[in-house]
Amino acid sequence: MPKSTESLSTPRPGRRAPPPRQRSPAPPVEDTVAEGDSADVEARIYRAVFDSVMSQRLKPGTKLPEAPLCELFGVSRSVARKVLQKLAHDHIVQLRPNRGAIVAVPTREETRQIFEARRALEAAIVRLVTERATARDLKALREQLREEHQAMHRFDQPAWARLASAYHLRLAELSGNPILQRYLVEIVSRCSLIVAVHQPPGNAACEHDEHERIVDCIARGEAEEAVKLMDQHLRELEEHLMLVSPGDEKSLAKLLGLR
Amino acid sequence: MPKSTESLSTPRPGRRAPPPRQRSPAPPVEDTVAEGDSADVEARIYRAVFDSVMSQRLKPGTKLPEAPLCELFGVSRSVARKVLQKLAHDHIVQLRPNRGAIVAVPTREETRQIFEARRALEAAIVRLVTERATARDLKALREQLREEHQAMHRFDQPAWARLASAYHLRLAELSGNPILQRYLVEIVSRCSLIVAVHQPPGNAACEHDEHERIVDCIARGEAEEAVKLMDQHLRELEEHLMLVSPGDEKSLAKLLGLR
DNA sequence: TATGATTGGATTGTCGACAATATGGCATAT
DNA sequence: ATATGCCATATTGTCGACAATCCAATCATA
Repeated sequence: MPKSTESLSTPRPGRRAPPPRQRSPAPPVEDTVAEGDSADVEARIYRAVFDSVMSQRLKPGTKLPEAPLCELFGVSRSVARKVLQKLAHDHIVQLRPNRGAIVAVPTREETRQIFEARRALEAAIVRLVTERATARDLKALREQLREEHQAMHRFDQPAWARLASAYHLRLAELSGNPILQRYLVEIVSRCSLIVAVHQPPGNAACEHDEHERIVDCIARGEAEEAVKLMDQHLRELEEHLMLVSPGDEKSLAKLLGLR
Repeated sequence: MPKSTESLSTPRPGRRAPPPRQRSPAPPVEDTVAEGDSADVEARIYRAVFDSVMSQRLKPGTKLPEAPLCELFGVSRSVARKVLQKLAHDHIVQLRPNRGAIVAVPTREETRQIFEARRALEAAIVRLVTERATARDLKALREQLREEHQAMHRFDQPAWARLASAYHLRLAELSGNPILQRYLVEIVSRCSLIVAVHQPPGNAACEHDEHERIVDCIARGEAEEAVKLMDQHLRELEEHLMLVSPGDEKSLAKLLGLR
């Protein structure tokens, strides 16, 4: 065996890409799990972290060292760093100079700003969806809502959390505006981090059938009413989180007024 | 004088940072132009490109090879690439695999999306500003407007373009929401690229005193009226650009329906 | 025993070098 | 003379290695 070079991968080395570095020697054969190009690998790593955040598997503050990422995905530090940069730009992770990356931990003030921005974005999205969504779109949306309901009643909290976000993301998609959609994806992922912070007791916002009522308004073409409902919905969510909040951190640094 | 360390820059290689790589040997003394940390250099490069785009010095489609950037700022390709990644994330440059970076060239469809998103963002921003801006803020804003007017009447088009954008950016700042502000910065910079594309004949949107009228409404606390004016203002701007537009490109790729 | 400095290990930041790809020029054939 | 295929050059993508920094455990000292 080749010294210890990769021996320790991480969980299990299994040997993922020993020296498959050269591109010419083996074009047709795939070393292992690599089924796509390098760009695909980057996307895979990004999605892995992103999905883990959305599923609450990765908690805010969790360290994301480069070495483990490299071994997990069989890539070199260059690509791992590139992905971390992208995640940092999307405010999913926080890059601390010389101290590595951690999953971003939203502060109380950021929470306020995030929800404020979210209300503005979703209001615009709802208006666009009202004038653009087809009957077919709304039908698919309602089906998705059914799944959400089922997950809620089954107390399947992870699935519920994912589907509840999916509803908002689907609306953004139906808006037909990729830019607003991208902004909302960022915002929703940050909200996922927020609930992960303020939810130590495992309390999940109940969320009645507000999602359904909003769809109803959209279907009826009542844009402003839908906007109003969405605004209320988001305000309730924020308020709920703020109440449960452990009063932010007494990080001492803030108590002293510096930083 | 100390060798050629900074000689210069670009046009000629001359040898810029021979071995001034070590950090320890000279902590107090600065090799040359580097006055700050490495992060500052990255910010400098970013700002250089960003400002050039906002000032229409860099036209859409202009190639941004890594080597020139490296020599211009005396950095290695690593940091140049990092900055290009960031610029790409902000949609200011476009990164084409194996083909390098170019200043982004917005398509007609993107233009529509950008302005749609911009109207939504600025509406939200105007509402926030109306309820938060102090008299002092508005006074400073009006002074800035005066400069804008002067530049316009002097036919100083570069300065006028910069100040017109600055007005919108200042509003975003006054909204008190860094997230919305960041989004608007991105949008406005992309709008700058759009006007650079659609403005070969040197035609500048006249822009009456719409900016002033919006401030007036804000000062009077008439949020919805201000929103309405802003919306009109942006629609006029978009329409103006679309009219002047050279009918997009007949890029052949699109004529064939692919891509 | 507690406080402070010091040193060793681990992690990150940066660079140079090599491989792969794209671009432009040149020769050749029709 | 134009078009097609090939080759040389330039540029980008990726990796490995070194230096700098940070973190934690150890040790000295009051």
